[in-house]
This record gives sequence, C-alpha cells and structure tokens, in this order.
Amino acid sequence: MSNQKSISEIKKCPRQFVLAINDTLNVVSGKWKLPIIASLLYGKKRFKDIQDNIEKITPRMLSKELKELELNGVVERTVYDSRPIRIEYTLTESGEKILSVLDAMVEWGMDHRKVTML
Amino acid sequence: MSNQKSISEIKKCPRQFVLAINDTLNVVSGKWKLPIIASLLYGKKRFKDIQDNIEKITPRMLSKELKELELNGVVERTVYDSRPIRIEYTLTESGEKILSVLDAMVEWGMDHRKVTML
DNA sequence: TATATTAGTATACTTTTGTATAGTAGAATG
DNA sequence: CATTCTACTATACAAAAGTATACTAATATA
Repeated sequence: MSNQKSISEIKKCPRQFVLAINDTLNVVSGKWKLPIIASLLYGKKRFKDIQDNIEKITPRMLSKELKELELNGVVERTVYDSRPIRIEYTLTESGEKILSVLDAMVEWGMDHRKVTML
Repeated sequence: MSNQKSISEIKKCPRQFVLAINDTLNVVSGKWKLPIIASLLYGKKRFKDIQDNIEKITPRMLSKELKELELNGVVERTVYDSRPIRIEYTLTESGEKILSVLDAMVEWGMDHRKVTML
C-alpha cells in the first residue's frame, strides 16, 4: 500500500516536512482564508467584489487576510493606474495549486463522515 | 489536467464539500493536534508517553485535545482493567488515513517553498 | 457643490485558544 | 505509612483571532 510508505516517511518526519505542513496550515487555517481563496478561484476580483462575495467579512479582516496571503505568495495584488485606479486580486500559480490540498481534505472529510455517521 | 477537473468541482462547491473541509480543518488545526496525531502514528500510547513525547504540552491541553480527537472519531481511548488500570490511546482507521491529507500538505508546502524562495 | 463609490485604516472590544500552576484520586513501591 | 506514579481536573491568566463601528482619501456622478 502507498499508505505504508507515507507512514514510514512521516515517522522519519524530516524537518522540511514539518515546515511544509506548517506553511500549508498558515494558508488554509483561520475563518476567512479559504472563503477568500475560493472566491478568487472564480477569477480575479476587486476588494469590493470579494467583500460582496463573502458577505459577513468586515473590511478589516479582508484587508488583513489579503495582506497575509499576498505575503505568503498565494495571492497577487495588482494596481492598474487607470483613472480611477483599480486594484485587482488574483491567485498565484502556487495559490491555485492549493486545490490539491483541498481535494485531499474533501476526500478525507467525506470518507470520515461515512465512517463516523453510521 | 486533473487540476482543471478539481477547479470546476470546487466552483460548484456543494455544501457537503464545505462540510468535509471544515471537518478536516477541525482535526488538523490548532497547535497540538498534529503533534498528537504524529505521536500516535508510532503506535498506541499512554497519556504520559504522549506527554513525554511532545514535551512542551501541558496535561490540560493534552487532555482537552485528546477528548476532542476522540469525539471526532480520530483517536480511540481504551481502558484496560488490569490493576492498576492502564489507559491507551490509538488512532482509529480513519485517523490513520489523515496521512493522505498530510501528504498533500507536505507536497504543496515543499513545492510552494521552491517557488517562493527563489 | 452634495452624494456615492472604491479601497481601505483606526480604535475599542469580545471570543477563542493556549499557558501557568497547583491539586486530586487511586494504586504501587520502599 | 510516606512517597511516587498515572491520568488527569481546576482555577486564573495571557495572547491570538475575530468583531463592531466609525472614519478617511481620492475620485466620480448627479
């Protein structure tokens, strides 16, 4: 089984694996990061668009989270100097690839529900 | 690409996917859950063993987290009525499978580091 | 010139999460 | 019978995460 390999890999648990997992957790955990990423999966968006999209998020939180995601290389902020200026947010290439993690989470979560909600 | 399929799946984003992701996040986020799971990947352990294994965790946190993980069907607590009684913690089958999620996180995290730390 | 829109910031607050420190009950060990 | 070990619990506190509400600067629109 491929599971066996993974277990032994984790058992060695090299530092870089731990760091990688932490990086990933920083991008997906918290109340608003995934909703923001999900919103950007539909294409580039302006601040206001994301805010309307998520509805309950305050501008303070949206601003804070976007900054963090940008710092983490998941989101890109582009200023177009039209008049008036527009600012657009997109996922980076790496940001889009986080979907593989979400896929794994969906799979485990659904499987787990099947098992525990018998 | 299999990425393309995933994106369209998320775009539909059925409620059950959202629930599944939340379930998964509940199991992996927080400061101590992954260390505890990792410790149990090495085999069944007693309270004291896990505590020694993680070193900085307080008994309060360990107790609280173990209860939550048990409630979430990730960890199993078994009382052996030898004298004195021993209590052992193990991962459930489902709990072991969370490794697939960790694998995805390791992969994304390492790939992402390669891209951002140029 | 008054009002609206975009892209936020500022301040104060509440809630959640985690820490520090001490204590307990039951049994075993010297 | 005093001490130690296991598996915790209790209380108080600190720090991090999130909320509520109001405000601003630059431009556009009526």
